[in-house]
Amino acid sequence: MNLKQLSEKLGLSQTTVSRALGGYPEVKAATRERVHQAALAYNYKPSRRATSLATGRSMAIGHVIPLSSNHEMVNPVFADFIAGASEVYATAGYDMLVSVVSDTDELRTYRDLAGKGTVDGVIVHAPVPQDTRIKVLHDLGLPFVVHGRAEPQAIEYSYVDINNYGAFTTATHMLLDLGHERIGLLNGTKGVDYADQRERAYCETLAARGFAPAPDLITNNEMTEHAGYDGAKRLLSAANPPTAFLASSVVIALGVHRALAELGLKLGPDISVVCHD
Amino acid sequence: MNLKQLSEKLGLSQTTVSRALGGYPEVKAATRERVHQAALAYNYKPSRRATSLATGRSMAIGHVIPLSSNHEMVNPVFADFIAGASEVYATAGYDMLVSVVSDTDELRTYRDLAGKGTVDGVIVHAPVPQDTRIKVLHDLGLPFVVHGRAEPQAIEYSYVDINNYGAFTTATHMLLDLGHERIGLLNGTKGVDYADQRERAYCETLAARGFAPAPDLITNNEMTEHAGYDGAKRLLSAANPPTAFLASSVVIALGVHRALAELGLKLGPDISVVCHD
DNA sequence: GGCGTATTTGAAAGCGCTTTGGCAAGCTTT
DNA sequence: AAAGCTTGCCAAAGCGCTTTCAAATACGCC
Repeated sequence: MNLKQLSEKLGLSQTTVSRALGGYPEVKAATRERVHQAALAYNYKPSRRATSLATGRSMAIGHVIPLSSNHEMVNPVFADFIAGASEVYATAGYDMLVSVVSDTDELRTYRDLAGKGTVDGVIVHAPVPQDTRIKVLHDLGLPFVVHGRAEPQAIEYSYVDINNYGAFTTATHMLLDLGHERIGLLNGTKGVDYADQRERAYCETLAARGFAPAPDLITNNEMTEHAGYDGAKRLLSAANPPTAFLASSVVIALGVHRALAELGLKLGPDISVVCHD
Repeated sequence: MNLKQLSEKLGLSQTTVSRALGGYPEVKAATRERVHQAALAYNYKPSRRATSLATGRSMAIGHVIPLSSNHEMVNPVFADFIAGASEVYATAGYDMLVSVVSDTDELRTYRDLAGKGTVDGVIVHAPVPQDTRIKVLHDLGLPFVVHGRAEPQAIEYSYVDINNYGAFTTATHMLLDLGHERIGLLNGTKGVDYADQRERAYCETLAARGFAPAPDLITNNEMTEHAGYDGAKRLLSAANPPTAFLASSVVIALGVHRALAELGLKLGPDISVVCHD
């Protein structure tokens, strides 16, 4: 059933039916109601293909996920983000287009999406400092929002991010309040914005409370279970080990957990762990 | 740049340009070449919106992911499946539409996709036995492929699945060959096709080799680390514990690993673990 | 009663592509 | 040399909507 057929059934013009369904005001309430009933009865749904062409909007948001950030995809936080985005899109009538690509193909994918007009905008995932994608997208005129931050950038851009600095300031304070003086920070890769923010929060909070941050208590690594295990084990086996850990993700904390078990330490009595996600 | 503009630049009709780019034979080789060059030079890409409307195909495949299978999304295998699908789609000129929905919304989503014609077909994820989605999709006339199996079904359907029976037959043989006589099977939820296939393979192989399958050596649970941990710990603490495990997924095996560490058992010398994924 | 103003509805022109149905020129065939 | 094929190109219709512009009807007021 298409618009023409529906309008013929109703004895109305396509214009009126389209307007009634689109919620435009210049339709008599009774007519609108009649149209809605008929649409429901015949299960009429405007063709997305036609609507897109006519309006020039594709009603879809693209998520281009570089393969290099593969562990991203199995990251629970990432999964939640995708699920949440999908839900929001759905209620707004948008679709979610995802494209996981090898890093070399990423820019080409953006060019394609922009050229073909498959999406109205994209979300930039796993940004790195000075991310070059920003400029490309800006030049392409493809609207985008960065999930995270990509500082520094010559171009202004929109982003959505959590308050990394705030969270780690709070967490550090909390451990200090519990009496811990040697706190290990199991962080993500250096140079990535969120990791840097977190380290800054950690160091500045320690300093503010009169403790000198010990560089040997900080590890930088990928956000994997293994990294957490390694980092915790290394710090705990060193001289003057930490009494608490600040883990940058739940997967890292899992590694810590394993390390503790192996070293015969009890989580809680022997050592405190605060984990962010 | 659209088709009309490009054809004017070239002094050709839209028809010819479209055909040249589409690879149709009734275009002189020289002309085709000229068109391709120009398309490249002006960075012309046919609008997906217009092409879709004209051809009646949307060039997109939908992946509807029920929220209930949320752990699916963080499942590495699932992530790999999505990544692989995306890659294949890309090379075939298709887009991947994903929509993660609450279970109650799933059927409505299918109806929407079919009605609006946003996708040309869908992949059914996380099928359950007698999955009702099959019939709905069939009735909607929306082409679909099931990732896994949904037996029994009145309707014939296409699916893509791994050889669960074969894999677990091989694995069981392997452990028996190593001399293990008591093998624990840490399996997925009972009733789900792959889990049933695996259990059948395990039992039948044991029987074929002259061992009576012990029901107390089989656990059925979700595919989580915790389930693996629980299952392994329970089986190992029982009288006459298994000397080997067959884990239905890598996450389950992680739990086994943790249980072993906690019980002071060494993976390899003390106990064998074969893990499927 | 007639005029101005709202209120409703419609006809038709796009949106940017594909594809059908011709048409003209160049080649064969008889 | 006439008739029939190919070959290479084009004009125009159509995909199913939205939206502009215009028209018809209803209403309020002097």
